[in-house]
Amino acid sequence: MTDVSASGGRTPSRALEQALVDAAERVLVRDGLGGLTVRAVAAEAAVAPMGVYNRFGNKDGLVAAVLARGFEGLRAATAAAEDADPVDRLLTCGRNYRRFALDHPQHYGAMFGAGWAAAVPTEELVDRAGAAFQALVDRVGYAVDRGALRPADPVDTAQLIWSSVHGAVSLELAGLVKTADPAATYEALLQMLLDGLR
Amino acid sequence: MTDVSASGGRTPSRALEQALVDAAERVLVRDGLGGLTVRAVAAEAAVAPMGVYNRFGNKDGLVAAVLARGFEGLRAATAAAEDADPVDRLLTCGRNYRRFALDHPQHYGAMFGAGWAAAVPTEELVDRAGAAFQALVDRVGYAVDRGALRPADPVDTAQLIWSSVHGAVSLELAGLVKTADPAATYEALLQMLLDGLR
DNA sequence: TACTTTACTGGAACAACGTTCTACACCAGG
DNA sequence: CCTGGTGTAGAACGTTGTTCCAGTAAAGTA
Repeated sequence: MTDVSASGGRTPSRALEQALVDAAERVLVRDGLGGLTVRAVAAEAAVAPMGVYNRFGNKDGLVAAVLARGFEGLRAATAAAEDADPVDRLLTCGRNYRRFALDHPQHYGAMFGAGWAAAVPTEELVDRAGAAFQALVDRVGYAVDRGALRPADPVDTAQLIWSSVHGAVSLELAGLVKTADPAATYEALLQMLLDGLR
Repeated sequence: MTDVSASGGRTPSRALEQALVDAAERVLVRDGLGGLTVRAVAAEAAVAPMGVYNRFGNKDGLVAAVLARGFEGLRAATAAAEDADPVDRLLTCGRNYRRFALDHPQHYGAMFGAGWAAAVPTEELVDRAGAAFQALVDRVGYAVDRGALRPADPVDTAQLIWSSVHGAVSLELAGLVKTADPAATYEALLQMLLDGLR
């Protein structure tokens, strides 16, 4: 597919691939998931619509590339928590997660909202999500090793944390947080998680 | 709009409205959110596509009616928890919530997945979601009054529970639960909530 | 340098979608 | 039996994802 070493021919300009994903991200942020059309992205990138099909096969391939970037950003945000204190590290991790979602609401919504009903549950995307999850598992293991969390399977514990954090962020993006101060409610959630998993 | 007592004319057959929503639910369950088209629903109901626009204005109005039913089902499932013991009542509540989501995955996905990026954040739907949430608030209040949960604002506490439960169900529907036994992981989540909110 | 292979462009075309328009059928009141 | 508003059936418009086709330009090989 993307085998550049094929005999002869032109180098499949990787620059265009990048330009298309860049353009798709701009369109996604500007016009939302509904405005993310092949023609709009091609126009944004100043490229013929056919370029999308040459590079990504179809529209799903393009949005998969965008979502892959999103998951990488989420993994990076999660892995950026490097405090020495295990509890601080977990708190930073949770706060970075929420900040990423609030800073990239369209990305987050597409990452966890579109995959369900219909499209794009690609193997690669599940792996990308798994990589982000692994960053959390590592931080849970760090805390378990230092006695900050109960000595249970870090995967099980991380799954519980991910569920709660993802749910809180999802409801906040959906405008379904009924409390006065969502930020404070989120902090209370993190504290409750620490209490419940100690 | 739905004023039947309008002078003269034909009875604005409310039966058709019901038939269209029924058909839309069947199509949603059978073909997913992507297959939920105006033409498909009209064909399923053996009605002209224009009927959708006469009854609901546009497609969003129709799916809003479907989602309203979904939220009502979720509220009913939540409110069905009536155990005398406050902890049992909360556990039943949480289990019913998950059962509803797993029994109606397309509904649940559309209810909490589609509203974000683009469509259908209708006032009425937010109210319906609020009604379901209120059933949870009531059960939290019941537990707080009996000392089963810490004496905090029931709305705040219910929001934390809803976040965790919704997140767990969302990830499970998305196929992102990495543990061996999702049901056991969910039970562990409920137990952790009880521990963290005691 | 010249040839070949491939990437990319431009535009037309198709099916399906949401939506609107136009004509026809029904049902109450005069 | 008419007449007016309500609802229906179906054609029609614009946009979407996608494919096809012919032409252009660039990169690798000889």
